[in-house]
Amino acid sequence: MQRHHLRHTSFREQVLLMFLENPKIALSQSNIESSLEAFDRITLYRTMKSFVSAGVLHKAIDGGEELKYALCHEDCNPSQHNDDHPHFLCQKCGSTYCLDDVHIPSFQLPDNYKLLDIQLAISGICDRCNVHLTCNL
Amino acid sequence: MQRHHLRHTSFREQVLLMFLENPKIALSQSNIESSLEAFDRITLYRTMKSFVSAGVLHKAIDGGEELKYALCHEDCNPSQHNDDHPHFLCQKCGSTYCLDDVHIPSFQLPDNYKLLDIQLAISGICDRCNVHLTCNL
DNA sequence: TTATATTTGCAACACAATTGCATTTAATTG
DNA sequence: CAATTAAATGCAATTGTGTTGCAAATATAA
Ligand SMILES: [Mn+2]
Ligand SMILES: [Mn+2]
Ligand SMILES: [Zn+2]
Ligand SMILES: [Zn+2]
Repeated sequence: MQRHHLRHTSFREQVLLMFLENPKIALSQSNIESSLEAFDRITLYRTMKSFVSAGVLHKAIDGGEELKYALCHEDCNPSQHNDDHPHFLCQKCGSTYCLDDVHIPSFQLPDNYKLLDIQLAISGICDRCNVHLTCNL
Repeated sequence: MQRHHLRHTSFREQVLLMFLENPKIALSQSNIESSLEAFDRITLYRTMKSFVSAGVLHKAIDGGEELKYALCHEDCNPSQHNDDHPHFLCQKCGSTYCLDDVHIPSFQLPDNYKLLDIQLAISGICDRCNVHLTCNL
């Protein structure tokens, strides 16, 4: 599992399992803390940092208050991340989804601007919440 | 100037003038502090907060470390902001630009996802830095 | 099993964000 | 213009997150 040059520990396994259960859902550090029975704030902090630099997790900027993390693609490694997909924050339930399949369209920058990186944060209502809403009406 | 239900004070005027000098450039709180001869950190903090909630400034998420602020459109008000344009962070000079004129192309979300808001953070090399680079080569 | 390097847990620190409150100031009114 | 009122300011204090140091515990390698 973590032949990303990371040692296997039970703590890291617990954390990683939370992400593997819902591969396309991003979790914040406080999300993770809520699901752990016992945890050390600093160890979790360093775990996330290790995972990100190892290419296991990537930071998911969703435009919300707190930073979230999500599973990387298979081909991510310590030297290069490859997670340039949009992230979707649901304003109802607060969940953040990795939209791997949504292609970021190209667009025209002003003259002499050179594009190197894009971060697309979308917010709205997710499919799950949308179904609930339409059922209640 | 601030008939956004904000009182006119010399401090607020100083801050607002910095934004009016370069209407399309976003400034961080530390940027502003550098340009003020004397300031109170907390007052500046509250000034920014007032400006944002009054519809004078909007937060410009550029993917960089620090939060920046930029002038709102004319039609922004306390109840609704209307600043859904991309922001461009130059990796050379660190400047952040509001790309008012760049149209965000529409794209297809997964089924049952309802889009309410988009934040597009672009980074690269700005026109100013690009000109310098090409001159030196 | 032993040796070595990494990880963990706890304390401590740095720093930005936030609040309380008395004082000052701006706008309003007579 | 003077008095009144509500908002803004400045300073102290608090909170909370991010971060580091270090000794003890643990995972991997030999
Ligand atoms: Mn993602
Ligand atoms: Mn802007
Ligand atoms: Zn939802
Ligand atoms: Zn530049």
